[in-house]
This record gives sequence, structure tokens and C-alpha cells, in this order.
Amino acid sequence: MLAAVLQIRDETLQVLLWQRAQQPDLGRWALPGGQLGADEDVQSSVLRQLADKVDLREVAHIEQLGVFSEPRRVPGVRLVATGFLGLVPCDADPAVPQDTRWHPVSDLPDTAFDHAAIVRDARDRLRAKLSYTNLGFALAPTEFTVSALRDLYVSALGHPVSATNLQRVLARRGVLVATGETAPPGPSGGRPAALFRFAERQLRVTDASAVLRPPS
Amino acid sequence: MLAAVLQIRDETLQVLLWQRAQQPDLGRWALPGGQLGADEDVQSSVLRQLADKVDLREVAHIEQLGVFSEPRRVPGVRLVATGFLGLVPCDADPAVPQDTRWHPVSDLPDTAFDHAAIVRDARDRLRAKLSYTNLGFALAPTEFTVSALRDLYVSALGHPVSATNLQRVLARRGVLVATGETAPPGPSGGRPAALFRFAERQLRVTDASAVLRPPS
DNA sequence: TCAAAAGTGTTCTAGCTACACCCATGG
DNA sequence: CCATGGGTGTAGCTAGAACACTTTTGA
Repeated sequence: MLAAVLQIRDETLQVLLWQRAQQPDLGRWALPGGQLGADEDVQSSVLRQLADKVDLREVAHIEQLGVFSEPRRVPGVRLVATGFLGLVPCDADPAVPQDTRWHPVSDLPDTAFDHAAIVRDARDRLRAKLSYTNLGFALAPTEFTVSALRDLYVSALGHPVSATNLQRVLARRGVLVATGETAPPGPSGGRPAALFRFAERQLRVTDASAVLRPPS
Repeated sequence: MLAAVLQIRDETLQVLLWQRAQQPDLGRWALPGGQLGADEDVQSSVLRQLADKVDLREVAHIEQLGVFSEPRRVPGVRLVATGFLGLVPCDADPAVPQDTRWHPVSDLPDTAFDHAAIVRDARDRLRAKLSYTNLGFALAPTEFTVSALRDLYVSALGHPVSATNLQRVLARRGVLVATGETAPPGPSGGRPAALFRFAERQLRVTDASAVLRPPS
């Protein structure tokens, strides 16, 4: 099992990597992971690995990316790995061990084995699901303003997003609910922003492809 | 590895299963599959298994569904399986061994282990991808009329589909190309139907979610 | 009174559904 | 000439993008 754990840090989509201290690929950066235990399924296992090995418990969403099984993906041994996408809300600041560090997904260091490809898969999965599910809940804090949420989407998607339209799309789909509270304006003034919350914190598909759907 | 191989047979979505001849789950119906070899990845492996064990070579598309890893999914031993969706065009009629048979997905016999869940996952994946990709190519013969294709979609999706709109959606997306030929009308007359072909026989996403897309 | 930031109203468009209508064939 | 099945034209709907405009705050 290998987990590409993503979080928006400093307006940037980052992934948690640790630096290998032994051969092969000594010094290169690798995804956290480990072996499947006897009495757990792969998902429980990867959550356990993250808690045990990098002391990470704030994972708001995790899902399988697929099996990586190239015969020579790891030199010397035959290793088949199940890759995962994990997401950590941007307000969490987990204390990770010495040898681990967050790296921008768009500017990875030298990575071990095929781990760069797994990170790319994770990023692509996140980008796709942000637009047709409520997956934003896993990146955002519990309460937020629309423009803060917009900034998260911009960082994850890598292209401009209009706060106006983001608000309307998510509201129409019933993904966002207003708390009734407002956030104080910044030092330079401006209207105070309404605070929102995700209606659910479980993955839900909100925009099932409209095409070829059953007649009404 | 386990493969849920689907084909439309007799206007019905069916899956290829073989009947177990030993314990556990003797007599129950199972998905074909086998062990990963030393010098192959999971996808090559599952294609090889299908060719070797059930003499099936007409697989037009195959993709990973995910890892099935419940600790007790197979009694007695710990087995982790990678599930696949395979698709066979409806004009293929592979000669499968004695102990294997096609079964309607909507009316499965007693199935072994968690294989019924894998079949459901395969069906759901197929249904989803039919509407936003060109995946129809893997169910259809090389040449077909729009109404024949419509019938395939109806069987796979389980709800009515308008031939008129199917034609236009797939044509607009550049998925279908006319051959210029026509099929002779049936015994009761009618206008001869134009023959079409899929432009590509590789999976392509044709309807990336329009939402939150980059500004133009 | 002005700048800044948030939020609303309105127009425009793409893509799809629905359905009326026209076309080509067999008997 | 009519029934049958295939194909086209077109109106209407919905979701979203774009953008002008209004609201609420700090200085």
C-alpha cells in the first residue's frame, strides 16, 4: 500500500513524502505506506500506516487509485502496490516526522520508483472529482467563506475559478449550507463574508453525467 | 486477479462465470482469474488468464475495478484480489469450456465469495462510462446501425434510450462515423439503416464534466 | 466619500430532450 | 398506397459562464 496524501498548503497542492535512508533509491523521496496486515482490508491498513508511520490522523477522505504492478517497478524485488489518494483539510497541521516533508505536486523532488506517477494519478483523481462530487469537504476547514473555498479550488485545479459561480454551483447542488454567521472583513475593509459549511462530509456524486439518462 | 467479463447476449447483459468443483463454495459460480505471474503486470496477467483458462481472446476493453481485500472474503485463506471489468463485443461467440457459462447480471446464480459484488461493480462502471466515454465500441460489432447500437445501450443501461438522441450525442462527440453503406431493411420493410463504425476502439473520455472548467 | 471585498441579477450559450415531421423501403 | 422502420428539423429546457451592478464594511 502507498498513499499519496494531498493537502493545500500555502495556496499550493502538496504531497507528503519521506526521504529514503536505504538502498534502493537512497535519498529519493517516497510515498508513505507499508504491508497489509492479516486482519485488515487495504483501506484500514493504509489509514493505520499513516497513523503509525507519519503520525497522520487528519485524513478526511481516502480512496483507491488502483494497483501498480509493473514487474520492474521496484528494482531487485517483486512488489505490487495498491495506490491511494488521501486528503487532509487545509486547517490541519499534522506534526510529521523528521524525514518526511510536504512537497508541491507540481514541483516534485527526485522521487523513488514509480511514486511520481502515483502522485500524478492522485492529483488527476482529485481534480476530476472536485468538479462532479462534493469532495471539496476534504480540503476545506469545517467553516469557511466562499472566497477561501475558491482559493482552495484554484490551488487544486490549477486554473482560475469564479467565486460567484462556484457559490451558485455548489449551492444549487445542496453541497454548501450557510451557517448564518459571517467572517470579519480584512484590514482593508470590505463586506463581511458569510460562513458556509459542507452539508455532508462523505463523498457524494452531485453531478451524475446528465447524458443518456432515463427519460423523465 | 478476477475478471468480470461482460457481453450483451440475447438483449441481456451477461457475465462469464465458471462453476467451482472443489471446496470452499463447491458448486457455486465464480469469476475467472488466477495468480499474477513473475514477469507481467496485473492487466497482462488477467488477459492471459482469460485466454488460457476460458479460451477467451475477444476482449475489446479491460480495466481495473479495484482491490478486494476483506480479510475473510475467502474462507480459510487470506486472498487479496484485483477485480477487472472486461468487455466482449456482442458479435463474438467465444467457445468457452464445459464448466463455464454466461449468466444475466441481473439474475445471478449462487456466486462464490464476494464475486457478486465484483460483478455489480463491473456493471456500475460500465453504465457510468457508457454515458461519458466512447466505451460502446467494446460492446458493439465493428459495423452496426444506430438502432442496433441503441438496443445494446438499452440492455447495458437498463432503461430506454432514444435512437434519435443517441445518434446525435455520439455524432456530435465525434464517436461515430458513417461508413456510407446501408443495412438492408427487415422483412416488413422500412427505410434501410445507415451503417456506422466507432471512430476509435480505444477508451476516450468524450464528455469531461463541463463544470468548473478553465475559463475560455 | 471612497476603496475593497462580497454577493445578486441578468444575459448568453452549449448540450441535451422531446417530439413532430419527412424519407425509403416491402408488400 | 399504406405500413414499417430510419432519419431530420426544431423548439424548449437546464446548467453553467460571464459580467454588470448592488451591498456592506474600513479608513
